[in-house]
Amino acid sequence: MKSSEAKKEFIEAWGNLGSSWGTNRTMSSIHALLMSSSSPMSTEDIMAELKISRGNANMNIRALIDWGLVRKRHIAGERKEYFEAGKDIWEIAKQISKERRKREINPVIDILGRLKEEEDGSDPEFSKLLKEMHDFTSQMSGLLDKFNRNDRSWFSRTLLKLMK
Amino acid sequence: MKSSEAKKEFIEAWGNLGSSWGTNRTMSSIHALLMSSSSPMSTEDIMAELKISRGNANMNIRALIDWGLVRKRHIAGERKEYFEAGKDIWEIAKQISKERRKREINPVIDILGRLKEEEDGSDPEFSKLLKEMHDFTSQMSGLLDKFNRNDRSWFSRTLLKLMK
DNA sequence: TTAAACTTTCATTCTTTACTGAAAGTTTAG
DNA sequence: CTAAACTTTCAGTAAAGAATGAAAGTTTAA
Repeated sequence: MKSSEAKKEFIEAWGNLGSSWGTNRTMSSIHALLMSSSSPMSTEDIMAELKISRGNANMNIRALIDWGLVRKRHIAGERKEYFEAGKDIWEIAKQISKERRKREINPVIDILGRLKEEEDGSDPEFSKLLKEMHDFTSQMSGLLDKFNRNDRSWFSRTLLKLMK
Repeated sequence: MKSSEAKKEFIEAWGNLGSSWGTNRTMSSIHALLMSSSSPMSTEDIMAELKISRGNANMNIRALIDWGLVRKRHIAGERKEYFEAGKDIWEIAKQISKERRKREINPVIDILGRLKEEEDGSDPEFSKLLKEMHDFTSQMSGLLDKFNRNDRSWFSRTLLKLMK
């Protein structure tokens, strides 16, 4: 199979994962496209490759920049903006986990914490559930944070420790 | 705040998390409702509490059963079916991670593996990306699997090891 | 066996989310 | 300055996803 075909499939698979995982399909497709491209691409390039409109391309490129997954690249002598995705899978994973934690997980933890404080305890079973949920999600969030603050070699060592 | 109010907020928060995380809002809301209920509930109870239609309630209850998060309970002398959610946060997390791994992560890993095998290597940078992605996602999936096969105390010990 | 009680299905409708493309805005070369 | 090159916005539209409710199906008590 040619690389170019493999790239198409990769883009599709990554797009599917995005759409079944809460971030939209086009955003993930553009990300996959940029990851698999050997050089930075312009908005026009992306539009042509994925057959999407200018507005759609622009919005999702912005979103990717906002998520810290893509950055602008100015190319000497060119007026157009070019975009490039980081290719270090470790950095990508860190970035995604960081953003999702910030955007979706932490708000829920905050609500659980508040409810735990404020509710009157008239249903002890429910109080217990709230406490357990809050403790568990906080712990998980902490774990992700740890993961974010460390580097790849820490992670490898940790994996080793875990697996035995 | 009364427990009943806290439950409402809990249901809403859990529903939001579901909808921003790829599984639909109603399914997560029903799950939260059942988790916070001190006794099993019938379809009618759920319809009334969440103000949803019979069809919607039925479909999402089925889905929760399919995910292994809810089970039927027959109540002596009653003809109606009642439903109950497990309340052990550890079991819930295991179940969710197990299902998502099966439904969404493993298929992507399979595609990455296949592409890695089949592509012709004409773009070495892309081959490297594929390999790294496949290795990384496999490793993560393995970690989740480990998490699934072990019990709570293993997890606590692991957390301790990690945090130091 | 049958009719009431209950559950499931699914075509239709509604809601949400994503996409388009033209117009407005911005930057830069000359 | 100003016009060409490029980027951003956003109202309108399209597509996807979720919900409804009535009808069909199933179970059970008597």
